[in-house]
Formats: sequence, structure tokens, C-alpha cells
Amino acid sequence: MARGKIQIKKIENSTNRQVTYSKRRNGLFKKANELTVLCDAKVSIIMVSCTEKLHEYISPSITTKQFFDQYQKASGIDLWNSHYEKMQEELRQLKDVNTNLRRQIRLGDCLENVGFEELLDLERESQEAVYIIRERKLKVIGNKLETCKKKVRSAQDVYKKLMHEFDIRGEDPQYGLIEDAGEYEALYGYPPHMAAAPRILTLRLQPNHPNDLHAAASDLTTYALLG
Amino acid sequence: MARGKIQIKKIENSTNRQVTYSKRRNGLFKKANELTVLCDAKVSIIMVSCTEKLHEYISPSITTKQFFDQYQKASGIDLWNSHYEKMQEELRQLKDVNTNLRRQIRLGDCLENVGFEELLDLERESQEAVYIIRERKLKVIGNKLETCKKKVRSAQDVYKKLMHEFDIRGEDPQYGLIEDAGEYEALYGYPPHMAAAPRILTLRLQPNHPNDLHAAASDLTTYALLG
DNA sequence: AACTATTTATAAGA
DNA sequence: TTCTTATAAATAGTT
Repeated sequence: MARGKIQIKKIENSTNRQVTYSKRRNGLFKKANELTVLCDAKVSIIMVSCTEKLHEYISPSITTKQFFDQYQKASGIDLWNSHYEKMQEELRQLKDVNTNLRRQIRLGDCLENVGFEELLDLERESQEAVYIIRERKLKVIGNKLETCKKKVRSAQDVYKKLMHEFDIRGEDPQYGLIEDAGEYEALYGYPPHMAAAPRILTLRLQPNHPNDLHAAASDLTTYALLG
Repeated sequence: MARGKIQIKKIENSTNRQVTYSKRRNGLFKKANELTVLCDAKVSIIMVSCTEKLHEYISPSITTKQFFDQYQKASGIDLWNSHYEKMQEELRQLKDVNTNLRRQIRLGDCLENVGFEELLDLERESQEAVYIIRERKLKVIGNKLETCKKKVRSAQDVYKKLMHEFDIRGEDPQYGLIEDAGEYEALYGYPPHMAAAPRILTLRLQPNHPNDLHAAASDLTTYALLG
């Protein structure tokens, strides 16, 4: 529109296109604002450039949200609808899944309407579940036991070492053994009567990091003898 | 902008304002379209006049709906928020319920990450479920048995009645008794050895609605004797 | 970003 | 409304 007429078709030079976009965008927004003032109208312009950048003009005294609401009202097009539908579909599916899950559990709803065959299946499945869970439970218990045994062995090693040193030094009043402090078992959560089986001498132990209870429970080798 | 400069302020003459609105609206839309073509951009203009009339420009190759979606995405402003929030809350809750249900079943997912205490709970719950299901199963079996007994009694009644009539008429060749047709048990789905216990004479029976197997199984009183 | 020759938009009048 | 037209405004190409 100046220094030569142009064809209204896509500007191939991307720099030129960018510049023109910027200039004309400003022009458009200016015009929109004039229109707003002159004619007491409300205008909303939203632009997305080919580089996906978003620019917006909105008349003062109105928000984009209000604009959309007004647009919806005036046009009769329910813009929420498709959004709704998606969510409602998702909701429906979740409810279905839910129902199926409940059907599998069958604790919440009663068994009144369950057929006999289904009932037999259900009993079998539930019993299987019990077996699976029980198996897992036993494995977990086994693991715990194993861990405890290791700790006990470790403690025994420490004890042997100490006894060895003890033997070498002879009766030195600097070192001493205190019986039955009861703290060792407590740290591992074992009742006293169970700890009795592996016959070891209980030592009064103290972690190297007195304030760190976790370290106290998990790292036996860093314990030091008390005087 | 022509034949005299104007102040950018509300045009008080309503006719003039209307005319200007119309002219400038067209101008704006034309510019918007040029911008769309020249710069490969997407433009949406929505205008509401002071008389609440709505006009819209939208670049070809896009819908207003898509525009709103894109706007939302780019601006981060969730225009549907109020609508969404409710549904999303519902969705979230359903998902939670779902997770809990799955946790109760715990057959699909493995038990690796289940704590020991939880494992014990799970075992107890599952075992309880088995008991509940078993109880229900026994009840159903009991009901079936009861129903069968009733039917047997009913059959006995019919038999007695028939025998009575038989006695009155004496030996009339019009009426006959046929032993061991085997169809009675088959209809009720009972194996022959179980039907043997209640000692009744089996009759060759035929339902009044020969094609309706359901009726055959459920309505003993409408059976008629065959010749 | 500024300049400016031109094109385009449009205010006022018909 | 639309057309006309003098003139204001916008802007393409250049610096």
C-alpha cells in the first residue's frame, strides 16, 4: 500500500513476512481500538502467527472469558460441549471399570444377584488370592528372618573380634563388658524371648552417630564399645 | 480519515455511529483477512456492537472452537476452568476409588511393594471374602435343594391324585402308566442317582407348550399325562 | 527503528 | 444502504 502495490498472497521471504505481520498487527489493533472508542463496541482479536506466537487485543472493560461467554450465548454454539463429551466418556469408562472391579471384589455389593457358576469362580479366585498373598507374606517373613540372621552373625563377628582383643590385652580395666542392656533387641523390633535363641552376649552398644536412629538400626559395624 | 480529521472518542449521533461501526468493521475484517493471507497467520475477531449484535471474523482453515483451544493452550488461561474443575474432581475421586479397589484385589499387580502390615490386612480381607462367598454359595445350594424338594412334593401330590383316580376307574385301558422315561430328571438338571432318593414313580410327562423349554422346567402343574 | 512514496481506508456528502 | 471523493491513515520498500 505504499511504494508499490502488493498482491494479497503469502509473503515468501520469512523476514519480510515477520515484519509485515508485526506492522499490520499493530495497525489492526489500533483500528480495533478506534472502533471500540468511536462506536462503543467490544472487540476481541486473537492472532496466532505462523510461528505459533499468540497476540491478543481485547477492548477495555471486558475480559476474554466474558467475551467467550457472550460469544457462546449469542452464537448458540456450546463451546464446552466437545470438552464435556470427552470427559464424560472418560468418566463413564472409569465407572464401568469401577463396577467391574467391585464385581471382582463383591464385598461392597451383596452377592444376591450372582449366579451359582459365577459364585464358584469367585470362591476359587478369592481363595487363590489368599494363597498368593499368603505366599508373599511368607516370603517377606523369610526375608526379614534372613536379614536378622545376617545381623546376628555380624554381631557375633564383632563379639569374637572383641574377645580376641580382650584376650590379648588381658585384664585391662579400660575395657569392660556390661551384660543385658536390652537395647540391641529393641532396635530390631524383636521380643526378648525370640532373641534368646542365637546365644550371644549382649553388649551395650552405641552408634557412632548418636542422633541418627536410622544409622543406629542399620549399620552395626560402626558401633563402638562403651566404657 | 477523510474529508476532515476526527477525534477518537465516542460518536454521539447514533446513526453516524452505526454507519461508522459498519464501515470500520468491514475495514477491520478486510485487514484481518489480508494479514491472514500475507503472513500465514490465524486471526479471530469477535465484535459486539453497542446494540449487542455480534459479528465475527475467523481465518479460513480454522474454527472458532479450535481458536479457543489454541488460545487456551498458548495463554495458559483455562477458560473452561469452572466447568472442568467439577468434572476433574469427580474424575480424580473415581480414580482414587479405582486404585483402592485394585489394591483390594491385588491380583493384577504384583505384591512386591506392599508393606508387611498391609499384607496381613490383605490376607485377612481376602480370607473374609472367601468365607462370605462360601456362605452365599451354601445358601444358594440350600435354596436349590428346597426348590427341588417342593417340586418333588408337588409331583408326589400329582401322583397320588392320579392313583386315586386310577383306583376309582379301575382298569381302564384308556389310561396307562409308563415307567422310567428318564425325562423328568433331565429337565431339572439332576443326575439320575440323586433323583432316586425321594421314591416316586416317574411318569412320562409332556409340557402343554412343547416348544417352550423354560415353561417345561418351571410349571409342573400344567403337565398332562400322555396316553 | 525511521522515512516516505504510495496505496488504502474512510468521513462526509449525495 | 451504497456511491463518491477529498483527505487521513496505513504501510511496502528503502535507509
